Amino acid sequence: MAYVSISDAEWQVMNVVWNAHPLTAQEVIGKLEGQSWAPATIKTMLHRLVKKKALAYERQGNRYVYRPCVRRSDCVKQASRSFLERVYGGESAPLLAHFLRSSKLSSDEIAELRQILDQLENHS
Amino acid sequence: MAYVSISDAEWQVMNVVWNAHPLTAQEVIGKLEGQSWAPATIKTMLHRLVKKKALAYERQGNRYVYRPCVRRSDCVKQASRSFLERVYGGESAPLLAHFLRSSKLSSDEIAELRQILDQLENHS
DNA sequence: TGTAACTATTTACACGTGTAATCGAAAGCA
DNA sequence: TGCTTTCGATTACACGTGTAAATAGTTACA
Repeated sequence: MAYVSISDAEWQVMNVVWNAHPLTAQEVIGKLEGQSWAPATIKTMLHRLVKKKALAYERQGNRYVYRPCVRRSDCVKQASRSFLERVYGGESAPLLAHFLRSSKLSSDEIAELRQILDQLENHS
Repeated sequence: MAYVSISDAEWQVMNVVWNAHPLTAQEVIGKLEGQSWAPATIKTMLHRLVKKKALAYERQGNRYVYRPCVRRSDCVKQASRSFLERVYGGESAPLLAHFLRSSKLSSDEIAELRQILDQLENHS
């Protein structure tokens, strides 16, 4: 419901926060080693995400701890829908075919997907 | 190979051109009725796409006819990869599960997807 | 209590994007 | 040949984004 539009780089930050919250700016910066971002850059993104109401913070001593304020699943859902629309013209079958073919799936994963297909068929 | 980064709105235009080329600006504008874009807006996007080398044009009398200059499949592949990375952290199985569950697929489509799974398992 | 250290807030800036209007040139009609 | 219509080209402009430095505020140590 409460959807906010998250930019490319902001997803990186959100993913970190979703994975383990609450955490401080320092911790976020720590987990994003390797992204070659200046710490200031990450702070900026935290701020913007707060302004967008994607994150909330709480004072803890002299620092803030951040926690997500929108559910990952909602953002994923929204992003997926708009991606499907934009790139595949809303047709999910080709999208699925593409990702099935282009991913190397373990046989466990394949089994699981097949199960989902079974459910879909039986259900409707 | 030759990848160009195509923006959200530009995808709309590219989709039209990929679907039926070559065509003139007027024709593109015609096919994009309903998007509530001013014709000037569409012209702008055609221009930018030419500058990006996503489209090429050719004079034909006093007007241009446009044609794609990058393959749709390449752009789809690239966009899909980066979406997978950004939103699903590179994990295709959850992505597939999501789209399977959230799409209403016909039983034909389901059958087809199951076939793809079979092929994958019989492992090439 | 003054100062160092660290954190958050403010400011910066160029580029892409969505969204067009306007200008200039060419072509067709009168 | 001059006027109108129709294109393409140029220009506009605000907002988001990637990328970060500078500044201000607060805690902790000496």
